[in-house]
Amino acid sequence: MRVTLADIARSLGVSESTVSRALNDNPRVSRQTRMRVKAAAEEMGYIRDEIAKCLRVRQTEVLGFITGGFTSSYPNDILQGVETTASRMGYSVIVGTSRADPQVERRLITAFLGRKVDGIVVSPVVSDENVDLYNWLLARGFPIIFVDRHLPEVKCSYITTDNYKGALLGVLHLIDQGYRRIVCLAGTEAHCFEVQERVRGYTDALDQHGLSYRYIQGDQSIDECPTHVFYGYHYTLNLLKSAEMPDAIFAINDEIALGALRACVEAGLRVPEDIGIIGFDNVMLDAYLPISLSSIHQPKSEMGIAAANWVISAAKGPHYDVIEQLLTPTLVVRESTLRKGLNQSR
Amino acid sequence: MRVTLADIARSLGVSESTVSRALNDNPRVSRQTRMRVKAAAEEMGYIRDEIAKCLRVRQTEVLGFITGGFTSSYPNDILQGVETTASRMGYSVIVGTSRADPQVERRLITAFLGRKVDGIVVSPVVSDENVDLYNWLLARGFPIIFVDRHLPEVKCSYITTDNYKGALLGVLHLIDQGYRRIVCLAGTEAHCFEVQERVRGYTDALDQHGLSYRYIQGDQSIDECPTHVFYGYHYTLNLLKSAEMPDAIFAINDEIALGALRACVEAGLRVPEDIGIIGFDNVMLDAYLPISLSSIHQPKSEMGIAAANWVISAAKGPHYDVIEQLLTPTLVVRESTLRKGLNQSR
DNA sequence: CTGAAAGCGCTAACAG
DNA sequence: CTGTTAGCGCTTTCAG
Repeated sequence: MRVTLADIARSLGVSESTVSRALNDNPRVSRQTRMRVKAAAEEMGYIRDEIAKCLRVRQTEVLGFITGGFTSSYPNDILQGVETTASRMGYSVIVGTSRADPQVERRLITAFLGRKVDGIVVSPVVSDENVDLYNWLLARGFPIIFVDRHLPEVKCSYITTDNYKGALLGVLHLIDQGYRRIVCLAGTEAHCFEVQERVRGYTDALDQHGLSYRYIQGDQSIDECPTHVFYGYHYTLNLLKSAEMPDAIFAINDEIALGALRACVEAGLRVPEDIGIIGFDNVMLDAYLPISLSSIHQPKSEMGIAAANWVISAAKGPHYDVIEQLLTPTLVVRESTLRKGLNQSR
Repeated sequence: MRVTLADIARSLGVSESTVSRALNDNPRVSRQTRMRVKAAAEEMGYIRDEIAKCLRVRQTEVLGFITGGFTSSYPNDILQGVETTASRMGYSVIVGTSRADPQVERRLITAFLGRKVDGIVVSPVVSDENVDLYNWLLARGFPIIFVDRHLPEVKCSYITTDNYKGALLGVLHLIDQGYRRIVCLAGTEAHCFEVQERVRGYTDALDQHGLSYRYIQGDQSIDECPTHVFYGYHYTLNLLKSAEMPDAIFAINDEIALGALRACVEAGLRVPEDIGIIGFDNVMLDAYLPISLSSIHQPKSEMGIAAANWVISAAKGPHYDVIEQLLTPTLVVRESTLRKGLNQSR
């Protein structure tokens, strides 16, 4: 907070540069003075001023992380991965929430640039409003990577799950369990590429089995739904009142699935006997719900870890490769879809 | 990324300081040149180098936030509050997870100091290992505040919930519902002051009604329990096998409560008829569980907001007041404890 | 192996 | 109202 290189130098009667070198383990300083300097630094409670260092070295060793918000478990799992690896590599991470607003996202990114972050990991807002900004960053070779979702209009590195495959897996499982009238709750961001992929998986699975019933609940009324859980709850209640009631629900994420589950229970339906429910993400709590929730597992923290690693090496290297990585999802079967008994389920 | 004050100055044929002043809305510059400068800056894509600025001004406008981890919903709600207010005040927040390890916590704090954060919001690890560090910071007048929990050995500002009152409320409610053999699942950090307060609320409630049955499950075996949910699940299964089976569970947080709920359901018990369960925190999902969970509401994001506000004003002001703030918890009754019907419940 | 000096980009005193 | 100058704390040539 107070003590600087100059202080140490003075107290030891050596020059500032020697102190700097010693502290950085520069071989051009004698072992003996290095020891002396380090001891003195330790003793005086010296903490290197990274700000000053950065001004010279042009590296802050800080990463930016931007996501929609920290209210649901999924982005936090990614953040946990990012933070852990960053920390292990001597980096810090500075966070921002875009609240799904492109303007806010833009502000955050420029704020981060002003703070001279070495790179950014972002789960982008689905909008074309910042495409120019992203392209500008890319053109300058700034290390940036999308996680969880990406913008097809931007040729930027990204790491997501193979959402198509995950959805296919999930819906095929429902069919395998004898469900026939399967509805898809696409959530409040149905226009997102990754969500579309899941919807595509849904329809393809139905097609493979020649099932004609299909119902995709999109995001017409985003305003009415403050949270995903409420979305699932609300629209499921509606669906259950409709003439052609579904016998299974494929929810685009676990929060929506939870809301749907709640609605079914309230309506007096038995899960999985009367209606099956499967989610997406496989968040930790799924396994502990009173009716445990089947889901498609996404490697969330792995996503964060991989993203952090990529950004850090991109920041270090003189140049970087653009990667487009799809992690493999897996089907996790639990009570909410298992009506045939485990032995028959696959 | 590239363009500096000097560039703008050169292109406009004015001095660097004029540009700086204009950009900072210093009244000592003519309206006209201010406009010209701002236009040029905008045009050239200037982004102020906060690093360089900080080196002069000694203010980064960055806050540090440290918590155990981002895996459970509770700390994330606090972070959301911190981030939102910070952002609104033009601050950024840099995060770190201590993973309940005092050493890591110490490293994070010094890293943050090196990065010259203006203040730190921390949910401290329960340990006396860093007491000296905290006292050292306090002695230097560094803005730091504890959230969610505090260390009684350190005279540092803190914001928590009135945990005693919350627990009292919850357990009295259980008694009111006719439960008599109430167990307390204290979790893996029973030695934490705030947890102790909840335990005190538990015992006092029992005392008030002359109930002799009490059982406090502490943290003997932290190693076996990777997560809180598992803790709740695991120990509840044990309890249900014991001779003097409880008829209600007071869990120290909602994750433990969820684990307990799951265990009860698996054991074939009806909730709330056979056994009542109440948690603590009132996380968003509680209301949507298939059996919705009663809980003690903690104002989580308010906690984050208040903490961020305090730190920011402490960082700005020449001096600050130490505050010890207890937010008021409220009882939220849901299905998991309501066996008498709503009308009789209070 | 060590020291002197320059400079990163910005702001703030001090002149004019 | 505007320009000149110095300096924040550090690293890094360049000399010795």
